[in-house]
Amino acid sequence: MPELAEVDHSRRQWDPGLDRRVMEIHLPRPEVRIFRGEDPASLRRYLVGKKLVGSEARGKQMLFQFSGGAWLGVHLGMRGELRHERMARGGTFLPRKHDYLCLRMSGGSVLAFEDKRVFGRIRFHRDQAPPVWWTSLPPSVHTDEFTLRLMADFLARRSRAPLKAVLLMQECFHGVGNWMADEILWRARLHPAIPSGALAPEEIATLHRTVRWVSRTAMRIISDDWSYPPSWLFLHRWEPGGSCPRCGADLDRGALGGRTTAWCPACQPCRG
DNA sequence: ATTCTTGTTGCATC
DNA sequence: AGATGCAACAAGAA
Repeated sequence: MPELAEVDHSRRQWDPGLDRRVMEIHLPRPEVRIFRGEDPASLRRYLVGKKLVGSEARGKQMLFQFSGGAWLGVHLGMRGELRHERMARGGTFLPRKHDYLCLRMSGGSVLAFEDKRVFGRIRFHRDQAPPVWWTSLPPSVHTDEFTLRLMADFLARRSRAPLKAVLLMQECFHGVGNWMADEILWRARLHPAIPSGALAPEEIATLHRTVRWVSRTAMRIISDDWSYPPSWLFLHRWEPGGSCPRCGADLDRGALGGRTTAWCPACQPCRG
């Protein structure tokens, strides 16, 4: 689930903890690879007593800021999600099977990080300034800094790689994941296997416009009521024998860029 | 039992 | 040197 818009949705799930203090930290399995490269014990040492003062999402990355110069980086991997729960009346909280980090906050709420597939990542940083891995992230695809020029230059550098593989590269298409990439290519009427260097200038412009439209519209729909209209390709792409919501043709499926890819053979003609 | 998976990384190869 | 492709990572779901 977690691509750009869902990541920002997850981030907001911890909003009830804003301006609250960390009272206690549960780390049910500190050895799990979520914490690779970190020392979970120091996380507990430095975070308890601090106040959650802000959060931000960029692409699929999130950063939570705590008082006193403490930062928590969260990546949801394949199946991660953030959750907020009220403590039960007796002041108890039962973590779910795949909860790996739970912050009990003042005011009686719990902020939980759950990850059924353990591909996510928690990072901890202690300094007045945010961590370098965060400040050096590229702009998310839904922002104005994701310019046509930036995208066109990147396509030129990856000219022999198929469009689908290139759309998954976070160093340019920051926040795009597997279903968004398929959705974008389908709406731009571009076959996923077209080499990135084979696009005409007007096709590059169309692709850029479509990336922005899909990412911005997904952000709006998810922050609203999560109701994607049936005209969206990704609602149909996993059904066996799914058909194109635009022309009704049977969708094609295959592996591209190492990932399952769905496209409409009629709307996205093969070439290159 | 087998195969699939909405992500990233490290390594081999081109 | 830089670009590209792919296996590997874990564990649940179908």
